[in-house]
Amino acid sequence: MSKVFRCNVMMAGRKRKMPALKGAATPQPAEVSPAKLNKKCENPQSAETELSHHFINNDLQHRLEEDFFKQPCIRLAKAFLGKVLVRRCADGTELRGRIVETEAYLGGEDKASHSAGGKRTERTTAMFMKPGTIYVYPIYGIYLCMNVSSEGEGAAVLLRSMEPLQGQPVMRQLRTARRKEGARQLKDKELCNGPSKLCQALNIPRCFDRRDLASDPDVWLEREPDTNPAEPDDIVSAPRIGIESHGEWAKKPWRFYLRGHHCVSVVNKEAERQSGNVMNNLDPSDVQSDTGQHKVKRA
DNA sequence: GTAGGGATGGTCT
DNA sequence: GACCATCCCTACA
Repeated sequence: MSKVFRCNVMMAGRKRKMPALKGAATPQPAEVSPAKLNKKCENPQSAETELSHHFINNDLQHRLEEDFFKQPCIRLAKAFLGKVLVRRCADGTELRGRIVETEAYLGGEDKASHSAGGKRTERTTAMFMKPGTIYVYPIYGIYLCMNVSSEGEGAAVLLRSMEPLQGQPVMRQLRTARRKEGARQLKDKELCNGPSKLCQALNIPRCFDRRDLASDPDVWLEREPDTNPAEPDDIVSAPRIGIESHGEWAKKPWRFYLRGHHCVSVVNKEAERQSGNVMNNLDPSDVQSDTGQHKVKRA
């Protein structure tokens, strides 16, 4: 039994006795206040004015626009690898990270997806919105995960891990806010190596749900200049994490990460061993169209 | 470094 | 009331 699955099983029906983590209720980093960084959520209109000033002055020539997001889910999940996610905080601070790990959730027949069977609820609405829409949802009570909708009804890509490129000190403060006092300092590679860590480090709040990554002034995606897209051989396809209870769907190799990258949250040696990593040599659109019965034999 | 144990509260049935 | 796309800490090798 995997650790994650075990944890989920144990959590069911358990009494909660432990006091809230230090700082969880009122996170107050020593030098950067998340409240200040995220001012826009509290007072959208005044913050908008302030932000638009920065936005206009920014060099956005590398920003990825809505065409980029108009791809089938699996193809988009791979296309995200190597791209740079930028978060501009309310005080103008820019945080940057290179995406190194994603997961594709196809909706429809994909039982592991929140939007499985076309299930559209208040929470999953963003998954059905136009490609490039941000879907932020709370998980395990205290964490958030960030997805981006793709082509396909209810399909979205979960952003799992990132390599910090700019603003590491701020990210560290944001991440440290809810950790135990006196805990060792986080290494750079530990700042964003998990979906909720990524949200914490980039100060992505719940209210970013349903925003458009192609046009939002506070968060966007960039292509690094002079950088080629990841080669198929550089991308590892592995089963998604934390969905073991979904049977066959948990085995679909729809988690993608950059081979050998130190910021990947969970390395799957078995998947990496698979010579050629068959899934990587497919036209992803073929995979996308065959969510029910996968035609490709995995080694 | 890795494995094991435990906590959180929103969402859905 | 059960589940959950996670994370952190501790103990041990």
